[in-house]
Amino acid sequence: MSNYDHDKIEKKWQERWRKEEIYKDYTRPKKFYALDMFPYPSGAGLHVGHPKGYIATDVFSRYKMLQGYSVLHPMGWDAFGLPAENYAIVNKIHPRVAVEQNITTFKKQLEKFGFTYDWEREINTTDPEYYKWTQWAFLKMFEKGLAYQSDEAINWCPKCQTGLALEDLEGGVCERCGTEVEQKKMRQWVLKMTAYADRLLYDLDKEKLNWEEAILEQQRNWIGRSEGAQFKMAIVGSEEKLEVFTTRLDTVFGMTFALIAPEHNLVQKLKPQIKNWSEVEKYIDQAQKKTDLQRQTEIKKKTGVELKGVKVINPFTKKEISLFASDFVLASYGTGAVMAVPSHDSRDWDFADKYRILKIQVIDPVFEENISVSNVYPSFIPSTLKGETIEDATKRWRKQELERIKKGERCFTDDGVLINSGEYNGLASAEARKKMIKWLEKEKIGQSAVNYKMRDWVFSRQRYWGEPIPIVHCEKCGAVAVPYNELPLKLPEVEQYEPTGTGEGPLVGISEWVNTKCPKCGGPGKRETNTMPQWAGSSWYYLRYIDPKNKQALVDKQKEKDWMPVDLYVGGAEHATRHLLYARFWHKFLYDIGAVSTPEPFKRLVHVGLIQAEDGRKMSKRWDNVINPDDVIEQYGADSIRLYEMFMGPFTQNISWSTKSVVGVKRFLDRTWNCFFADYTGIFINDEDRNKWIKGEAGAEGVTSHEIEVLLNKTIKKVSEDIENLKFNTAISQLMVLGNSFYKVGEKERIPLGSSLDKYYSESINGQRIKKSDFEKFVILLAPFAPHMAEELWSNLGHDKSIFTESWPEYDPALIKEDTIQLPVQVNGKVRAVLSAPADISEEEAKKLALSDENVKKWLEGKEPKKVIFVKGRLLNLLV
RNA sequence: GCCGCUGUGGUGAAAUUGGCAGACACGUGCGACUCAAAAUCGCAUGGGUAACCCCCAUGUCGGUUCGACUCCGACCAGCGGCACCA
Repeated sequence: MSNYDHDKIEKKWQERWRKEEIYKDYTRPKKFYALDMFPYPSGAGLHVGHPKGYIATDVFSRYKMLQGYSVLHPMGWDAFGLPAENYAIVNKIHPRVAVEQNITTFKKQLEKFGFTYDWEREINTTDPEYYKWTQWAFLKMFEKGLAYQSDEAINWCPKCQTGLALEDLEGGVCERCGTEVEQKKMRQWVLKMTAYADRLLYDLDKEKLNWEEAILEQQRNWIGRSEGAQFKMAIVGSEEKLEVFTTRLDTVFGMTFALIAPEHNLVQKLKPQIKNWSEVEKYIDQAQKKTDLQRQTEIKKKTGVELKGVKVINPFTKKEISLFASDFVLASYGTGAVMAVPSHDSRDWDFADKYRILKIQVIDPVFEENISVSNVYPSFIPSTLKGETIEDATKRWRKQELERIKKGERCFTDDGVLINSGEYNGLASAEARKKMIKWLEKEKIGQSAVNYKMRDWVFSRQRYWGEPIPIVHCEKCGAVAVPYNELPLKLPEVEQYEPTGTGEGPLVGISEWVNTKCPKCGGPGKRETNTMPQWAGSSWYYLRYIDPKNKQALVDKQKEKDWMPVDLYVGGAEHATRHLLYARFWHKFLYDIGAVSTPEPFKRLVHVGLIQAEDGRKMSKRWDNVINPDDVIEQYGADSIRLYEMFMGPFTQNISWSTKSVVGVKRFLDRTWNCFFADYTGIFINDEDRNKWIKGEAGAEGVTSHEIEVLLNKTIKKVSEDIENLKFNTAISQLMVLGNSFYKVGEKERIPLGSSLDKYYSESINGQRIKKSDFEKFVILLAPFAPHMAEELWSNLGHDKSIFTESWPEYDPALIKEDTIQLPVQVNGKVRAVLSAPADISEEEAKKLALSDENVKKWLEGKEPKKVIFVKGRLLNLLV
C-alpha cells in the first residue's frame, strides 16, 4: 500500500477507460441523453471556468450509468464563425489550420478531466460531411418558402464588415467587437422565424419544459407577443389610408394626432399634399443618419415634424387630426405608424408637450360600483396604510390620481373605465377593446392583430469562414437551389479571406467557383457568395451526435426516436435568446418536415454559473487572471478540480475561483484514501490484516455502528436527490460528513502521517473498522464526482471490474430515521433547552421531560404553560 | 423605465420549504508530532461578555404567526436581460 499518487493513478484509469470503452454500452433499455453546449475552440485554450458545465453532465452521466441507463454524452466543436476568422487574419494562418490546432489543444485539456465522452461521436461544424446537412436543412427551408431574400435595411457592423441578426447585437453595438452598428440596405438571406413565433412562445409552457424560469422569461420577452388591433384611417383629400397598430384601442377617443415612421413609404406618396416638404425631407435625412445608439440615448428627447396639409380622420370620433413623422416610431414594427393618445401613453405625452398638442383624458382610473376591481385592475392592488382596507386605499389612490391628471401632471397608462368615449363610456378597458374591435370589423376598416418583437433571422454573412449558402443565381430562373446530390457544397480554398467591405462575401473573388451553371436551365449562373452565420451549425448539432456517420440522412429516424429529446442540457445563460431560440426554431422546422419526432429538443435545461477570477472579474488574458486547468490538475489532480468546481457553491451561481480552497476537497480525497489504504493507518495491524478485511475473512470484517448505518442511508438518499436537482455542493458536503465519520471510527488508532512510528507501535491497536460493504457503498456514491479515486479504491478493495459496472446503492427507509433526537424546547418561542429524546416521543412525554429540565423550570418561573405547541420530532414550545 | 434574480460569519456557503441560523469547506488562532519547517492530526472560531446563564444577529423598516433567512407590504443595494415594440 502506498500514498495516493493522483497523476499516475488518473492516467492509468483514463487509459483503461479508453481501452475498455465501458461507457459505450448503448444496449440497456433505459436511455439518458446528457448534452453540453459544445465549445468554440478559441486560440486561448480552456480556463477553469469552461469545464464546470462539462463536469456536471459527467457527474450526471456516471450517476445514470450506475443506475443502469445507457448514457449518450458526446462532445464536439462549433468552429465556424467570426472569431476563428478574425483570429486567423491576425495570426496570418488559415482558419481551418487554426481550428485544427485549437481543437487539439482543447481535446488534450478535456481528456485530463476523465470525462465519459464518446469521442467516436465527435463532430465538427466545419467538416463538409457535417455542414452538408446544415446546407440540406437550409434548402428544405428554401423549398418551403422559409428562407427568402430581402433588401431591407439591416444591422451592419463596419468593423466585422458583415450584416448581423438582431440577436447578434448588444445594446446597439456588435456583440463580437463592440462597434456601433449602422443601418444598411442590402440583399440578404432571411429565415422566416416569425412564422414560428406563436409556437416558440406557447410550447415553452405546453411542452412543460423543465427550464429555469429566468430563461423562459427571457425567451418570452424576446418573442414579445402583443395582442391588439389594427385599423385604417382615412386621409383627407387622398385615396391613401393610414394603418396603425395599437394594444390600447380603448383609448382611441383620446387620439389627438397620429405618428408615422420617417422612412415609411406613405410619406413619399403623400408628397404632393405636404406643404412643408423641404422641412420633412430634411427631417427624414437626419433620422436616417442616426445610429441605434444615438436613438437610444435620446429616448426622452422626442423629435418630429408635422406633415402640413395632411389630415387624418379618427374613425371613432370622425374628427380631423394632424400627422407627424417621428423617428421614435419604428418602421419595422407593426404598421410603422401609430395613433397617439397623449393622456394615456407616456411617449405621446412627451411628444404632445413638446409640440403643444391637445390631451384628452378618456380613461378614468376608477372602478364604478358595478364593475369589479379585478375587471379593471387585473394586477393592481394599491398599498394600504396601517389599518386601512383595500377599498379605502383604492379610493384614496383614485383621488390622488384624478387630481394629478386634472392638473396635467400625470399621464395615466393603466387600464380603467372609459370616459369621453361616446357610447363606450362606463366600460372597463378590456371590455371596451372587445366591443371596439367588433365595431372595426363591422365597418370593415380593421380587426384584431398580433405583433412580435422578434424578427426574422438575418441569415447571411459577408464573410469567408462559414457554410456556403447552396444557391445559384440565374438571370433567367432567379435564385435556384443547388441539387441535394451535389451537397456538400464545399467552401473553396482561397488566398484572401479578408472581408471585401462591399456587401459581398470574399468568395466573390474566386471566379472559377462563383461562375457555374444554373441547375435548372443549364445557362450561366453565379453562386451565392454570402455564408451562413455561426449559429447555423449549432442549431441542430445535438441530432448529429445520435448518428454522426450517416451519409443518407441528417439523422436516422429510429435512432433519433431512441434518444430525443435531450434529457439534460447544460450551458451558459448567455445563449438564452440566441442559440436556444435558433435551435428551437430549427428543430420545429425539422419536426414539421418529419425529420425529428419531438416538438422540442431540450427537455431540461440548466444554466451553469460563471467562474470568475479571484479578483471578481471575468477570466481573461487581458486582466492576466486566467487559471489554466492543466496546472490545477497537475498539482491537485483531476478528481480534486472536479470535486472543487462542484463544491464551490450553487451550480447556477457565478462564483470567484479560489485556488486556496481546492485544498479542502483534496484533503477530503486524501482522507478517504488514508481511511484504509495509507501506509500506516493503524486500524490494521499489518498488511495481512488488511487483506483479511478485504477478503472478508472471519474476525477481520469490522462492524458498522447503528449510528453510522443511519448516516450512510441518509447519505444515499441525499446524494441521489441532490444529483437529480444538480445541487452538487450539498451532495459533496454530505459525502464529507459520511467520510469524516468513517475516518473517526479509527481515530484513536490512526497515526498522523509522517510521525515517528516507534512511538505509535508501542501503543495498542484495537483494529476498529467499519464493514467493507459499507465503505464500498460510500465509494460508489463518490464515483460520479471522483471517478479516478473511486476506481482505484474499488480495485484495491479486491474488484477486477470497473466500479461503473456496479449499481447505485439504495437506501433502507427504515434506516434513515434516527431513534433519538435532539428536541429543542422553547419557552415563549426562545430555545431554553435541547433534550435528548426518543424520535417518536409523544406530546405528554415531551412536556413531562421538558418540565423536569432546570433551565426550562427557571424560565417558566413556576407558572403552568398556558398553551403547548408540539411538532412531533421537531420541537416543543411552551407559552406562559 | 420595464422584466427577472440575489442580499446570511473574515471568505465560498448550508438550513428537511414556517420549527435549534451558520452544516460542509477555506482562512485564522492555539495545541500535538518535528532539531525545524511543510504535511498530518486535535481543539476553538458570528458579535457582545473574563465567563456561564444570557443578550444581539440572516440588507433596512413594518406586518402575519406560539414561532420568520423562509410568507406578506414598502424601501435600499447589487447582478442579469430588454430597452421608444405603440
